[in-house]
Amino acid sequence: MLRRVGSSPTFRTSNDLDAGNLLPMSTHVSIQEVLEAAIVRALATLSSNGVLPAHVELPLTITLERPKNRDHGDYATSIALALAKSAGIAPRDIATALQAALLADAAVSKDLAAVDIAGAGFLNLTLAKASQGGVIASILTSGSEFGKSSTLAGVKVNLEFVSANPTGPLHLGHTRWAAVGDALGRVLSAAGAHVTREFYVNDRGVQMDLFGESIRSAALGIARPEAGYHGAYIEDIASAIVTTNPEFKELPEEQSIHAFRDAGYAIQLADQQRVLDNMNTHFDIWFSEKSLYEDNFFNHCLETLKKQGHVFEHEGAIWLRTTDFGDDKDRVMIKSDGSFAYFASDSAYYISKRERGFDVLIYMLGADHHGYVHRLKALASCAGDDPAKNIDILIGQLVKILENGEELKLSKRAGTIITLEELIEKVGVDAARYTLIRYPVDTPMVMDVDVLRSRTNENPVYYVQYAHARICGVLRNATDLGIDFGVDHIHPELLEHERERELIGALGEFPRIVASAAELREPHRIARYLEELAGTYHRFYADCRVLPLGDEPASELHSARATLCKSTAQVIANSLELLGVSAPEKM
RNA sequence: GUCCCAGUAGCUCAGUGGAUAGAGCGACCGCCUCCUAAGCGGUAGGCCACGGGUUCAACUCCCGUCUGGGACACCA
Repeated sequence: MLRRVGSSPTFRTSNDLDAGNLLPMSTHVSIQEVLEAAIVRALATLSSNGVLPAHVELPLTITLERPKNRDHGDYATSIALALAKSAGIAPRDIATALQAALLADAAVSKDLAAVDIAGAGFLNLTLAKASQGGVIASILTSGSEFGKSSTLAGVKVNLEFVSANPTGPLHLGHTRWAAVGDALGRVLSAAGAHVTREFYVNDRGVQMDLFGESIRSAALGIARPEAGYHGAYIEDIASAIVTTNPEFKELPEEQSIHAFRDAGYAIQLADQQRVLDNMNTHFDIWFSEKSLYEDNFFNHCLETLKKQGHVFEHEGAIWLRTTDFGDDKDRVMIKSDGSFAYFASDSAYYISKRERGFDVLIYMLGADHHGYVHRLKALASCAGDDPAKNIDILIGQLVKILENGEELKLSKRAGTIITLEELIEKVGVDAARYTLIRYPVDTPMVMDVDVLRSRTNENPVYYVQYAHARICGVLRNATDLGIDFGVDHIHPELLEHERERELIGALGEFPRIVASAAELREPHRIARYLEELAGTYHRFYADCRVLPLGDEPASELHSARATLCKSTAQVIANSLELLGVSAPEKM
């Protein structure tokens, strides 16, 4: 993969000047980065000594790949293939020259056991054994910081997710974002971004009034409004309110509805907060829609938008001309009767986020809201922003839940689809979170309750947690046996078994996985990596005895392997932390 | 009608333009007198929906077709 000279990373902003303060963590330069720099130097050498014609544009950075096939070394690059055409030279000839330049580079030649040319012109690098230990040292010294990066340093991100109406319990439609959104927040933070997690509360409008009316009807024992809320939870809320405020029943109808509405809202919101908290999902800001209309804030937003020239009046209503930016129709903000359309809130909320200093606004929406994508991007344009840079909309497909082979649809309590809380009661927080996170959000998914309760390979969360618990067990035994392990016992030259090489290689990939998960907004990559890493560990464990057998005396190899185990446990724990899933020491 | 998403092993799904396309399940065959068998190994199973194009190189990018799912409001 080439990165062009002038192309600035998408998410950098002018705030970068402060970035230095945010990055005290890992200053360790990995062997991979050292080699990548060496290849760039080698290319420059080839250019200056005439092997490559002067007109060939050289990449300023390159990214080494990790070959799937171990016969292809520890790292590989196809740079010779990529440059062959513009250079007018056979790729294998470029590769040969590159090979010579690398081996002549004193800065890296000692790290390389072999530089091979393969296939059409791939350059395969095999590390010297002693040079593989760097990543282990780095993991052990960085600890829980290992994997963090500065790829998004200085970027202020507003991450909005869940944003359920406070008129009922959180249900299956919210669970995916509750897990994925929280994980994405963790991943973005690990990449150095300054993340604010926000829950938008729709606390005004017709739905709220219907909610109040429904509760009051339940309290009075009269029929609920047709379009109102019919779940059994309404009864619970009503009786809770009547217990503390019996007088609400006696108020005139409108006041009574409002009283029940406001009290019910407080109860329901608190309930949502409790459930999310139990799910290990946390928010920094609970943003009230109502507040957008307080203190003249909405008018201020309208003025701001007017200055950009896309606001107009038509048939007594105030519109935003979103069709200027690709929306399929213009959007009403203030209806002809003077009331606010929903888009008024969307607009003001957008302005609010930007004025609070966020560079990137991430919206996580359900598939049923995908029609919002165009209008939100157009809104960003209408506000004078660059939608490609300032706004990022993720659409999550639906989740189905299966039990005993049948789809669960109804929740007894909510009278709607199954609630988030019921899901957690069934499978537990770890299994629920992990499963929801491990799939890309743009594909529909099915959660099978029976699988999530099973303790086998088909339940990835246990597979991964088991690897961690297994290592912890080994390390406990190592300690009991008086085996030393840690930074002073890495002994990379002793770790020459194929399984050991694989494991070390997998550990070294972690920082790059985190960075790409952050840039692509795809936390599922962490889970997939984790499964890969756990599998690699289990295979290592099966083939490489860590602790002495019977009366066998302890050797440096035992220490080295225990140290490798310790660093693996650290990376597994760091990965699980990014997903908000626990890393048990015993299972 | 317009727009969005998907189509990869029998099933559920990974796969950020690279070499021989992967995992789990299901099927079949194996591995615990010793560190957690919630584990490991092996066999079988593929026209990466179809047709063009771009590229040294396409499951991956572009265009089109087919099939499946979803969305369209002066509702919230």
